[in-house]
Amino acid sequence: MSQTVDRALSILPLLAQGPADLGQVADRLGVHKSTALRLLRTLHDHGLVYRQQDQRYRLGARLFALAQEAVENLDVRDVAHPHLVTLNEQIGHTVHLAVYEESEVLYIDKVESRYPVRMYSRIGKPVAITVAAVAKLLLGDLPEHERRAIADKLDYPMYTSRSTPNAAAFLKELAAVREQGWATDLGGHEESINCIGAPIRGAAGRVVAAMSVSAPNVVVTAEELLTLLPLVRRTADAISREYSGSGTPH
Amino acid sequence: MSQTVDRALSILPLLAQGPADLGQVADRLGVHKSTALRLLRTLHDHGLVYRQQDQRYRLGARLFALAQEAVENLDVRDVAHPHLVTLNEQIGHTVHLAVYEESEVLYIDKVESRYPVRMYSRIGKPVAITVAAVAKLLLGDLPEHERRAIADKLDYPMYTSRSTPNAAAFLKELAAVREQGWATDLGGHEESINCIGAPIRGAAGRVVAAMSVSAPNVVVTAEELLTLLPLVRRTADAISREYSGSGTPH
DNA sequence: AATGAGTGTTGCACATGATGCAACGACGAG
DNA sequence: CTCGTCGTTGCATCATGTGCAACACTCATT
Repeated sequence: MSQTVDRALSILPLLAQGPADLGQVADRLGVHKSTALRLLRTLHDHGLVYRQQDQRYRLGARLFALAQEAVENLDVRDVAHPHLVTLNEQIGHTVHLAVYEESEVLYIDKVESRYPVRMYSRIGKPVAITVAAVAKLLLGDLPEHERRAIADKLDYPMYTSRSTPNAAAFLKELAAVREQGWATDLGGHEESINCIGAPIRGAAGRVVAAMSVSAPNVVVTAEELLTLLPLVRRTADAISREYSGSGTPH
Repeated sequence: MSQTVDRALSILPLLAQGPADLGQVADRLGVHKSTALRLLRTLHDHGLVYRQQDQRYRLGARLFALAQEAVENLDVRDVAHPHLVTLNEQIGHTVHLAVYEESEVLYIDKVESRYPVRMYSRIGKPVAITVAAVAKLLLGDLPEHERRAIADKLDYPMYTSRSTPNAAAFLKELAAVREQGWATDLGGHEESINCIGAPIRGAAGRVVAAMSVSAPNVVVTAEELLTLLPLVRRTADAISREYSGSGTPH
């Protein structure tokens, strides 16, 4: 693995948190200023990093363009989006679409709730992997040894009293989810928010994405939310059919 | 400039055109396969590149996550402030920066006039939405139906004889502003104060903020103020470029 | 003016770390 | 079974990235 490139790439997440000047970058990389300068210059030449008027660096437009390309390659999103909108029109709550990649679960699409009380989430943000319904669906479909390896490596933060406490409980939950073909998160991340989710499968039957519907307690109770499960599953199945029907990507 | 990083980063736009295997990457970089392999591995470790089942590489979702995080942490104020100060140093009058949020237009930054006679305003204070130049710019960019909905809900207080009298006049004014790309408020709020404003646009071309220059009649006439318009527009454009991250090196 | 602390920048000698080579392993096709 | 293709690994060589020290610049303080 290339040290120079490794250092250069470490700058990107650092700048994503906000602009930083040369000294800060050098410090956080643990390298000399001149080294950081050369790395930043190279990133700059490629447009991934931009230098604002006060000389601080931030992420550049090129990165956004690339990100755009990257997400277009995730073509599940194209197929799913209209279905998600339709579902949102029917039930009103927030609808999410997520994928698993490289030990992370990311939201890649979202349709906002029509209700004034909304849950906080962000497209592109890694999901709370140990509790989210979509995470359980995506991880649950992995081969047994991978599931175990991932479960062992994870932390299990107790967001609430109902969060998944440890690897054993998580694996058990994954098995249950895999078996039943849907998942929930009842107050496991935020005490007052419930979630139900269903898997989206590709042509080979593998889970390629997962969708979920989230709503706060104050809008609907968990029981009421669960009555929507058949509708959510039908939507997920419709997306699966369309996605696997269209055949090969690109 | 760092050769290794340079090569690694050149892989990204290459993959943006579509997935490629190791050999193709090595060829197009003009390096040995083993070199390309190490670069790809490093990119992979950072999640910028993803390896699909057929072993070919494509752009990774992490790129998307990074870009998303960056826009969330991007503050227009940070970017704009130095430009506003520069403009103020050139022309001396009060400079404002405003955004639209939740049916209100708010001043979020201000550089005070150097002249003793100053206009009253306060950062964080809602703007007189029916007459202020910045309000016209921000509302003018909204979709047609939203503009109409807002215009209908507003009150049209007659601060002066030149205030916008009703919804119809307001919508007409918004259309004109949208068309010409700048706005004025000539004595519409306070009889003796004039204002010129220009929009600041984000990467997607949408108006994300607006800036204005204000001066009382006793200091400059409306005609004199209008001669400053090109300078104001240039400043706004410079901020737009920087905010969307597509600006100049050094 | 003079001073000093805080930046970003440049040139350079050194050795670290990236490079290409060649050999290996895995896979599929003929 | 053999050839061809592709990804992977270990290694010797030296090109490259590295830290240092000195410089240039701005800003605030005296």
